[in-house]
Amino acid sequence: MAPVRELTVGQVAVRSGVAVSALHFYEARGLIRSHRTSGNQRRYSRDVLRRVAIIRVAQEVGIPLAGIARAFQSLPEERTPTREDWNLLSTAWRDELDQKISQLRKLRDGLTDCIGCGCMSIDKCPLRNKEDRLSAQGSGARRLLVER
Amino acid sequence: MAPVRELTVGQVAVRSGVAVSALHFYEARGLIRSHRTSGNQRRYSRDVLRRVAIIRVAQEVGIPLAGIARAFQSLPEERTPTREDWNLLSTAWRDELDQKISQLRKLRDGLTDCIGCGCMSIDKCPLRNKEDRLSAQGSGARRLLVER
DNA sequence: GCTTGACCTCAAGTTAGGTTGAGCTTGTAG
DNA sequence: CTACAAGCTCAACCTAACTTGAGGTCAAGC
Repeated sequence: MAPVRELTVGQVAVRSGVAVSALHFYEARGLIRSHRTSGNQRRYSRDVLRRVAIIRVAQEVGIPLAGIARAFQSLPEERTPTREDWNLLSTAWRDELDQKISQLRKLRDGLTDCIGCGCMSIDKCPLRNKEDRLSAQGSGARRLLVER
Repeated sequence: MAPVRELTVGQVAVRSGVAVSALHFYEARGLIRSHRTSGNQRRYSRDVLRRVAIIRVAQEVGIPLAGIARAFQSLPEERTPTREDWNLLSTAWRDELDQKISQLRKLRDGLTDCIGCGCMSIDKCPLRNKEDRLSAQGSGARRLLVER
């Protein structure tokens, strides 16, 4: 009773809600893997669905593909990830996610609350401080005053 | 004692931590405003710092510039925004931010918890369901099965 | 009064994350 | 056995969000 059939790229597209071209793209970026049939067509094991689901959610909250790929490197290459494997990935992201959650909360609440600072004194503003923390942690190529 | 001096683009760049070119860019996108000196140089009022701070934070959590611009349209054009003005903006975003916060929490916690679903039954997986909600709400140009 | 650094505009280039299209192959249903 | 939907590759195109560069102006110090 063929229990775990492999999926074609089209099936994965339908079930995951992303375009075939995007799946090709994710594969090129090393986010998902497939093997090929004798006729050179991709076949996916079912855990690809979970991977794709995680990719979409992570992207939605602002994690770039490169970051997702990095996180996925903690997953095993040649067997279906276990509970423990996903667990590891989760904890690898925990700090980053906690950070983002608190940013969001501050944006949601602080946007109102922060007004207390008058925002003429931007240096003491919680929003501003949050910003500092961000740039300090160096998420983007922030070049404030490079000498030239 | 010249209380509220206007800022040059360079000063805004240093104080806000974004490049001059980015400030030009935000201005072109209608996110910030300046007036010009007789010599055609930009001058900013201090509330631009708050705007830029909010732009950066909002971007960091995945809100595109166009969305920020839309939100900013609730702010008054020709006077410094008051507590009430910022308040409005905040509530305009509240739902979206609440959504994102819960997504993040599910990614952080669910990534571990969700394992219970075995994820072979992807349809019942909380992650997957979250995804469905997203695509249903139509955040991106998701075209699953357009007829062609 | 001239030099130097901060500004200005406008066009072109860059990275991320995909989509679209052409041209060719596979596999399945009648 | 043949049609035709689904796949494949590769190159080109697209939007967002900026940066870089060329070529020219403005203003503050010596």
